[in-house]
Amino acid sequence: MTLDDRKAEVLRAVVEEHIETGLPVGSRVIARRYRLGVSPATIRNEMADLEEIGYLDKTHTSSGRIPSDRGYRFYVDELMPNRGLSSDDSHIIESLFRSRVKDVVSLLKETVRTISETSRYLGFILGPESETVTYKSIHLVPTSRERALLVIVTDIGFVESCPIEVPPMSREEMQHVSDTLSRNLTNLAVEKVADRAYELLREEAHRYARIVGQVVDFLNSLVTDSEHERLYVGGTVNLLSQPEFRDVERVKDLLSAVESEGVIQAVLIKGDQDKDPFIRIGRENEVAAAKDLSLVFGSFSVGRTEGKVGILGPRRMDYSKAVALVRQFEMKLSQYFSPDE
Amino acid sequence: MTLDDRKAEVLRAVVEEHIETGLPVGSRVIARRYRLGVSPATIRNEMADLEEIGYLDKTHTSSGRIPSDRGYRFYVDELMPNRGLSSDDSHIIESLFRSRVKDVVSLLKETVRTISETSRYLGFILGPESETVTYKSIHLVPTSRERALLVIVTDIGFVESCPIEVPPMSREEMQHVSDTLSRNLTNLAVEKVADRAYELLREEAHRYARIVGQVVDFLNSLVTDSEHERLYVGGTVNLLSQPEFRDVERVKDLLSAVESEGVIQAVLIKGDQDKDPFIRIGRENEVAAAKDLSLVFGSFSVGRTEGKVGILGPRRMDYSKAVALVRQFEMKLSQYFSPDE
DNA sequence: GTTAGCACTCCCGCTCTCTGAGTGCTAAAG
DNA sequence: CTTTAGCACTCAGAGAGCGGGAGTGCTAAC
Repeated sequence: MTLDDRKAEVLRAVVEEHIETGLPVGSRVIARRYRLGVSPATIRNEMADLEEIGYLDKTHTSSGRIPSDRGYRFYVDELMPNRGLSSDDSHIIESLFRSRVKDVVSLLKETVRTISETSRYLGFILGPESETVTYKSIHLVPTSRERALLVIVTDIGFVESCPIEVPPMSREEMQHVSDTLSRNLTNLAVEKVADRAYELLREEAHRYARIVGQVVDFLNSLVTDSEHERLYVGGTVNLLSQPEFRDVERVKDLLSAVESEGVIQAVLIKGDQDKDPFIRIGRENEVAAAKDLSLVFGSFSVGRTEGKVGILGPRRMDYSKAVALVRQFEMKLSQYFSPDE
Repeated sequence: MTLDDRKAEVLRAVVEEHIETGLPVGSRVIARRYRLGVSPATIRNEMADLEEIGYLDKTHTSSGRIPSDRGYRFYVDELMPNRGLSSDDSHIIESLFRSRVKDVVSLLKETVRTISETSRYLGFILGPESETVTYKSIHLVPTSRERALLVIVTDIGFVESCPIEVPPMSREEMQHVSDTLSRNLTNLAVEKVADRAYELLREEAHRYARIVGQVVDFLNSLVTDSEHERLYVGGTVNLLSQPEFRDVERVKDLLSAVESEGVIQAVLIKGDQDKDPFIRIGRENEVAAAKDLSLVFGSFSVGRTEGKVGILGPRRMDYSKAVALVRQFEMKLSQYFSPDE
């Protein structure tokens, strides 16, 4: 579906005006504020046409128009300007990524907070799928007589840990076990770890069966619990300044959806992912809870695999800015995770 | 200040009724619902007295009374029943602490969520002060040619990490450095670490100066940034069901206070900490942002030091239940952190 | 095709009123 | 002297009613 120039201009004007004010927009405002060189009456006619083909909606019989999902879609596909970042924003982002002395988890947390701060919507990051990681180091730290902490570092710098039970043993023996595990299980693809571990079981004394078992269980749980701490979301406070969330019920719905239901994951998976950044508007998200929400997101590379980073906000989102922000964060995160190779 | 029996009963009735309904409570309701054996008129007189001595307030000249801060204070000190936990709640808590295969950070996160779920207010945990921790293990994991991940395990099971720059070196050499650091810097009180590290500097080749420097910096930063990830807060969604947070502005104020200002820390430090659990009601918190909030919190022991766990909610809080919950969480967390000694 | 003019619609904010829950006071009863 | 019934009074909150204003669609003229 294509539109003649003037219709396109009217649609653009309605969308941008609505994004800015949040109110239904009428023909007068457009005639006055956007210099299209025609009278309100003409614009009214165009708007009636745009409504007929499904790009605009009315809230009631006689008030201004608001864009429909399809209207927004046409806008983002065809009309949206390619704005850069404001210098304030790029400054904020630069300083976030400047200090490299930061562990992965803190970085991701601070990143979602920064996404939210610059966009005024909700920021989120979905870490890379755990199936694709390998382990760089496996380490056993004694904590008490019969317990030790299993510490694992993945190739992308995540540190996972888990307390396990160990038979009483000397410091040296523990060190030996730790080294053996580390030597034999690191830098393996995950699916091979279990096999290799069972070889160890045969080689080493039966004494260590218990430990190896727990290690394998833990490694498996990292892969299986695919939700294992992969999703970072932040910026509720900023979202509350948006007029669409003046009503607490809305906020509650949104938060419970995000927190528990894995709505974000569902949305990210669905649909053919055309071009980066991806944009999902309102009901395009096939998840009922997200019918009034939009997402703008893209992926960043982490070694051979990738994660997702994006913005979740009301349908009336500043898509142009959101796209610019997501692009920037994709780039920065890719850099962070693939520094010098 | 002490109260004759009937006044105390009236105060208790007002407080409990108000906690339950959230509305100003009138003399009729009390006469009908709480069997005090006197007429509304008598209760009106008692209420007038209670207002005069500052235990009750009115929202406007002619509607029921609500408890003042001092009224709540008298209630929690003298009148509050010592309720146990509902079997539902203790069941939820039990199952949280049953599975021991969980790292510290996940446990703390899930705990604040559970506190919120059972109390319907905000749950928080403030980890032990970092000055008192010692390090159990220091470990260097190579991540690329010139970078490595420094992984540190503290005596209470926290795992901290930080990427550092290293000169190119062989696997064996890295292992050697890692072992040397670990051997020399672990199980020391933090303040001694720097001294010890500088001894190392002299002993080992100048080559490692850079690494040792970064390790010391990081260890120091863990202590100095006293806010370093010590505070866990959770349960915004649950808070939104409370009628006092029907207004988004309130929620916004609260969240920004909690997120950025360190209001909780400020409150926890202030004031003589009489008996455990501590209760701070409304303006008793000398922090302006918390003038309509109450906190119920206590401490749990972590080895030789301690952390704090508590509930943050509106002044109209179910104190009795909050106290029971905090007690339970104190106990469970103490057990978790001091398992078998 | 465009635009001015006009009748019509309907949301929104305003005031006004009414109701009901609650109070304080007074005077009678216990 | 304490308790209670009765009563006048207060005030928040819910509705009803009433413009005003922003907007529309339609028609007729340019």
